[in-house]
Amino acid sequence: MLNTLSYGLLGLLTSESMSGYDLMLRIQPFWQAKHSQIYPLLAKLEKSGYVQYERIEQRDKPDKKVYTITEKGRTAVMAWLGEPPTEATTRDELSLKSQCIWLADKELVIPLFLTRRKQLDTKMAYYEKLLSRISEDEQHVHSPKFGDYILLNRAISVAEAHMKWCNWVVSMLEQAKEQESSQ
Amino acid sequence: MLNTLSYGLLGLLTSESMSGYDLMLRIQPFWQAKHSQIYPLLAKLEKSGYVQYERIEQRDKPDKKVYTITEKGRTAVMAWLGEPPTEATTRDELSLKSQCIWLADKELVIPLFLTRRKQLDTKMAYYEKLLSRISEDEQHVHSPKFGDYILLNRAISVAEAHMKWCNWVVSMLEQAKEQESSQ
DNA sequence: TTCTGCATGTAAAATGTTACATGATTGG
DNA sequence: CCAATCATGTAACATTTTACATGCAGAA
Repeated sequence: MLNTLSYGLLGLLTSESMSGYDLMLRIQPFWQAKHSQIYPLLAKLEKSGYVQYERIEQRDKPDKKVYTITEKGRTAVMAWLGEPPTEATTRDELSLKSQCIWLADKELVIPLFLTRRKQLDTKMAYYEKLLSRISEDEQHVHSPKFGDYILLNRAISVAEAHMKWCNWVVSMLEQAKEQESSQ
Repeated sequence: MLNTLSYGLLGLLTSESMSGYDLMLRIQPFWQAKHSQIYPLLAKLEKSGYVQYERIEQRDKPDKKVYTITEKGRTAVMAWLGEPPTEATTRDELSLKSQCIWLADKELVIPLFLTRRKQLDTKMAYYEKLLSRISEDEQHVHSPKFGDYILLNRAISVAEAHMKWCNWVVSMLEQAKEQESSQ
């Protein structure tokens, strides 16, 4: 039994062989993991026979190891895929900060939500960019891009919900600020 | 400098003194942490003077330690609150599984999204229940319940977005399944 | 009578982050 | 010239999870 990140990496390799660096970039939006976690994991997966790699020499760029999933790897992914998904976990500092905004100056807390709005803007632009790269004939169930297609759609609509919420909170805080200053 | 969870616990203690057990229950929906992480952290916070505790003996129930934030704790929370929030991180096994549904049987993958739907149903019911406990006059910016009020609203609308997405994906998968069986 | 909730704690293992380490190329 | 991108790796540290440990009361 492997850990979730390992299965995630194997899952990505089912559609395309790629380097650890590429895997890092592709898994980032859906599972935050640094290269320092991914490289040792790939080495372990290689030793256990879930993947193989080929060293590719490049001009102008450093050499890379291109990983390919093995039959054993594919079997393992399929077994994992059949099991029910565990619940998602989210860790958001802003939610902890929200718990104590009631006793702080509105001037201090409004910027928190403005910062978050900017973060969401950046993310959404990134998601939209990735989504625009998926052509219409790649948007069907049997396309290897189908996963990206549905996940980017989810990411965008969830980000929109967060954005609306930020605006709602900011409007409440600004109303309170006005009332404070008029007294 | 403390870690995020520590600030979160202190933040909750700004509105009300409570036990480690209560803190665990109250922080769970927004920051997943087990008691085995919280108890040692509270002990550390107590040693460093951010909180104090009083042992309360109870009939029918085990004794408990009721923690109260100190002036030092309150100062620390306020300093932390002023800093911009770091970005939220989400880890969802279903998003990794989504990446490789293209090569699996639809029969195998549809249940993944049905399971997720059930998980969302349970969560939403829980959020609604908590939200219903917040009276209208506790829904304003200066109420200690304001944090809960806005966070529960966010949790519900985000869960709704996830639910819609699940339905969308399921409908696509079922359409594909029908086409498969008609061939 | 067995399970759940209340209530606290420790120890070990797994997972994740930050920092150290190297080095070429391209764009601003 | 400085920063970013590509590309891989290790070591130390911090965080989180799982398992071990106890024990009473009330509900099913």
